[in-house]
Amino acid sequence: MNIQNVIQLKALEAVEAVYGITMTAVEFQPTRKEFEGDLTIVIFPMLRQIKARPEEIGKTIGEYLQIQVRVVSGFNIIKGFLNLVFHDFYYRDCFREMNETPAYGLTEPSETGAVMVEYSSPNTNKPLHLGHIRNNLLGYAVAEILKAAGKIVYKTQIVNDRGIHICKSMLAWQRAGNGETPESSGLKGDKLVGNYYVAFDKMYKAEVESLVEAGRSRDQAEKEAPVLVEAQEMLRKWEAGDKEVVALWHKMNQWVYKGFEETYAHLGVDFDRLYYESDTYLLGKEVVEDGLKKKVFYRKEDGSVWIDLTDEGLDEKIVLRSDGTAVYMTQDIGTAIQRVADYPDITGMVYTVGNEQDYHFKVLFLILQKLGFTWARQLFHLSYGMVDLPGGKMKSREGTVVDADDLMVEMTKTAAAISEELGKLEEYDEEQKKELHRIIGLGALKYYILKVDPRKRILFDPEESVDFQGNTGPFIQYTYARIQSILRKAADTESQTSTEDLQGEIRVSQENGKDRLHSKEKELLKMLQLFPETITLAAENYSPAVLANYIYDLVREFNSFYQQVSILGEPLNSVRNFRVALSAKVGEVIRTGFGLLGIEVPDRM
RNA sequence: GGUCGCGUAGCUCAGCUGGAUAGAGCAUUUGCCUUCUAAGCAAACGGUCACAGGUUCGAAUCCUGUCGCGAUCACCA
Repeated sequence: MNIQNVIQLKALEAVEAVYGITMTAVEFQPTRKEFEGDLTIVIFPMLRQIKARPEEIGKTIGEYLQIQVRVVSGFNIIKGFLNLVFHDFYYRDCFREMNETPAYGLTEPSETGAVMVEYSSPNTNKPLHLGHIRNNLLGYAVAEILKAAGKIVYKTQIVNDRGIHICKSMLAWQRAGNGETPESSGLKGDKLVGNYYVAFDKMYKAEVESLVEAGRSRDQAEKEAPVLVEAQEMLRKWEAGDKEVVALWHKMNQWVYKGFEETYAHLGVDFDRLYYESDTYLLGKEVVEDGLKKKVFYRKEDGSVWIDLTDEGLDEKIVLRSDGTAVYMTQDIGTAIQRVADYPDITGMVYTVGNEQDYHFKVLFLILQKLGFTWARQLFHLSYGMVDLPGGKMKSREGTVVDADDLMVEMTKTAAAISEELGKLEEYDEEQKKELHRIIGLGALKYYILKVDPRKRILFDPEESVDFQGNTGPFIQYTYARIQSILRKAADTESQTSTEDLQGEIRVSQENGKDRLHSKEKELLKMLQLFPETITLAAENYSPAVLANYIYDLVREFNSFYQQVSILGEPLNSVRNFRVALSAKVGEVIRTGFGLLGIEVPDRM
């Protein structure tokens, strides 16, 4: 039983005994640093039931607890707050427990129910950009955090490999590509295909202009431009299974996938299973037909199929076009159902998609519920804010898109520059340095994005490089490297250290007072204690930011400790070993926590 | 216009399931490297928590309204 429960029980007992009033719960909060104490009971809420001065109630409970609960050594009362002071042995016990727990902070996976987390989900006509980076980092981190909180997790994405946008790239390549391939051009496949998507736009605009000059209205011209008409024709051929079109589609998509794989590998994200829109949209259409029979949907005179959600405060929404082709919604319905068919243990799904699609997902979830799927009640749209540039949104036409690959390279370069300037690591060879700069550069970028509440938009200024000082990834990585340095030195000079010492056992007698925990040690232990519940909280809120901010607080606490007390210079063996063990634990929590965020830590920097 | 989200220090953000004097980082200023890595530590400066009401012993936090910013309301994805 944890200490808070014990104290609650005893506090209720005290109230019952003294005031004859039965209460069911006591309100706790951690004691604020400026006051003495380790745990605080808030007296105010009791005033409703107990007619007495808060100070008096506090004194009554405090005295009772001091006698009845072994770990409570004393208390003080300030206004309506009862601050309980714990004996040091409580923290020593906690620390021993932490060290005895195999993977501290992580929960064993439970047997019941799995969660599928979807993220990334790119279109296959454009390379990944900064927006995708946020999406990928968020999705990956949330998946890892859910795992750490004891869920079985499947990571997935839906590849939007079908539709007019892909046909546009294909057509432009046919017209102007001269058989260019990633191999012949030396370009990454996704970049190559993206170029032709841009090329299409140019062709289209030129054709529209010449039509307008020839006397057509702009509206007409925009509909009649031959290149567009041809692309639409291509889409029809694709749907009809035209061999040539399908072969080209396949070839160009493969180029893109290879490019994406490189980017994902560099970013450090992965997937258990991929879904392709081209595989699931037909199932979606079948389900819509089914839903028609069940009267969940209805057909309009022109043949299009709709759902009426006005009762839910929403609009009517189309689920199938009048020509019978699938829309975005159709495909998403099919994909969801396919996934549960493939993984029957799924009880919930998380969709990592930008907040401009809030409405879409509201509707999607409602439709799935109306179709009668029980799992539809456990769907969550992990909705995140856009990444904006100082000039507003990223626009490919204005060339303001921040490319994912370029950005990662940029960050690594910045890390290298700073590292060289600081002039450490002379003993590292080029290969090791490169690896280190990658870890730091990516760490800076990932932390910068993940520390912000997902719902909030992020302003990203490419001119101002991401910071490497203060509340940043490198700051935390640096602290980790420092700890590793201490551990290396401790291991070198280790002579008579026993495992018991490393567990935090203290041999010095209680009387001489030398084993009193230093206040910095105590603060660190309190922070370490919070790790498991922080993971739970992050999982419940689908928020990597909660975890990121915790790690930052822990690291600040450690740096303060590091600055104020000597670790290796400590003459007393037991104290020295305890501090080494404490440092090791902090390092472990940093590594574990950052691991969940997809951020690596270096042994030195 | 309807719906949803956001608004906290000059800037970037924590804090939001109500609790003590609203916290960090950056920027500015000032100390600390003959001692475990100064990508660090310590400190100063900086606030009408958008605004107005309400609920409460107590509101940045909950409710209502107003203003500002953004998204969305397509037979696009």
